[in-house]
Amino acid sequence: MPASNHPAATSRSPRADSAATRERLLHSSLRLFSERGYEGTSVRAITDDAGVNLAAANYHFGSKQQLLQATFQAALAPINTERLRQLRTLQASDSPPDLTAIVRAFVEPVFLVSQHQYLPKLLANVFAESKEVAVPLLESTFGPTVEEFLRAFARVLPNVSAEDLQWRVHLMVGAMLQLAHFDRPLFPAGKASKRKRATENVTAGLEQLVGFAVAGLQQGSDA
Amino acid sequence: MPASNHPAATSRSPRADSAATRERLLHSSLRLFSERGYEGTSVRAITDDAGVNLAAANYHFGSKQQLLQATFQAALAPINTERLRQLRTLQASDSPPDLTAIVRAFVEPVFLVSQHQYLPKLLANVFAESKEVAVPLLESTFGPTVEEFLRAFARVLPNVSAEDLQWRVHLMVGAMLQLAHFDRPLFPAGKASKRKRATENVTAGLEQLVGFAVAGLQQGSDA
DNA sequence: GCTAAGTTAAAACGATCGTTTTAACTACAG
DNA sequence: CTGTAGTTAAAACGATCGTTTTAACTTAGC
Repeated sequence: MPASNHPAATSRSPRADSAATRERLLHSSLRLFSERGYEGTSVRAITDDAGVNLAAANYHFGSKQQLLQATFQAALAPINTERLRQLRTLQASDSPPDLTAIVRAFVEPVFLVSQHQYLPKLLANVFAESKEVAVPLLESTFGPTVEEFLRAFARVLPNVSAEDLQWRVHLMVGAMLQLAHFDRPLFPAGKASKRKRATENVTAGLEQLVGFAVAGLQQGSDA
Repeated sequence: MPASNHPAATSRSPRADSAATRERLLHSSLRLFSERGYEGTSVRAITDDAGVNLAAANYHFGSKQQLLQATFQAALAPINTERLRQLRTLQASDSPPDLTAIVRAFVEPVFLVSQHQYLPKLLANVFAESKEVAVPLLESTFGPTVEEFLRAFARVLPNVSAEDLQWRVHLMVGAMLQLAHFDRPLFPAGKASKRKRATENVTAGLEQLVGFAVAGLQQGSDA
């Protein structure tokens, strides 16, 4: 793992350097946390990758834990923005939105918002953290968006109780995280032979995920 | 975290003590790996919990990595046995098994085989490990059973292509792991008020999981 | 009884961990 | 020019990590 190929960024002003240092740390944190998980990534690995001094991490973010939090929020914010933008576009349309379109608005930005190849695995890793760490992070950054989609689903699936719907969205998120972690089926094993281009694989997986989630959400309810 | 309440187990024979030490290590590893993950659990925490000497871990299992492997295999083996037993019981029946019954045979033993309250989270943690660690472990211990179920699903869903079926089982496993990690929906947040008895919650989640998975597997195919 | 093998105990190995401290350096305000 | 605040650099803090070493101890075979 070579040091990141950031621009040299030794500007004339310490004020300007500060912002650059923060960005470099966030960028390296996103990559390393997503590839090796939180416990598996050392602060030194991040600062080395970012090409900044070790102490900069604690200086700018306070602690490793807060660095994870900042990284997660910074990475997820544009995805949530895009999700809600798509959802509101659907709702603004004349015709009532169909279930598949809402599901797409929920899952596609996670995988398709560009330059965020790392977000899916970071999201999966955060979900895998201990509850004490994961739940507050998820509730603050992931929750409000999920809850808006819960309301949208409820409108399209009036025959499904609120409790059932919460369960189904919960399980849909699990399926989404599985795709985030493994971008193709693990079994039968040894199928790595048929290498497809990465983007092809992602879209193929997305189509599978959308179909699976839509079926699981409605479960034979009248559309 | 108190030391485990194993029996004193200072038997007369070192040969007998050896087997007891192995079991105590496996028991503590299962609990701690499932609660804190692999990187989050130190060998010392395991040996302290097991009430054995630190060196015993490396003496009996070679390394921390091999201890995880042994723990995972020891915990999953009885679950896989039970899964396959139920599957073969279904197949031995006169009537062709229905999809729901096969799904139940796949997911229920993970959550219901008693004294294994820790297995679901261990399974989820292993899935969350880096691919280099997780994939070989999963392929050896989880794969053969999954592949037998893949064949069973294919028989009941003849109109679904092999590739689609592999994807759907992949995503079903993701939903299962989500239930393993969080035994109730995370959203809307703050719903921890309605505390149900743990076993009630598990069965409720299992019913949700079965319904979700069945719908996702068949996706409107003729049963 | 003596030896060999298996197991446990205690201590230490070097490495790495997150964090803090201290000092140097920079640009800007007075 | 002087001093102050913001940022970076280098070094060190104590703690903990996985693993190994060494010695003590216990039973079985001869």
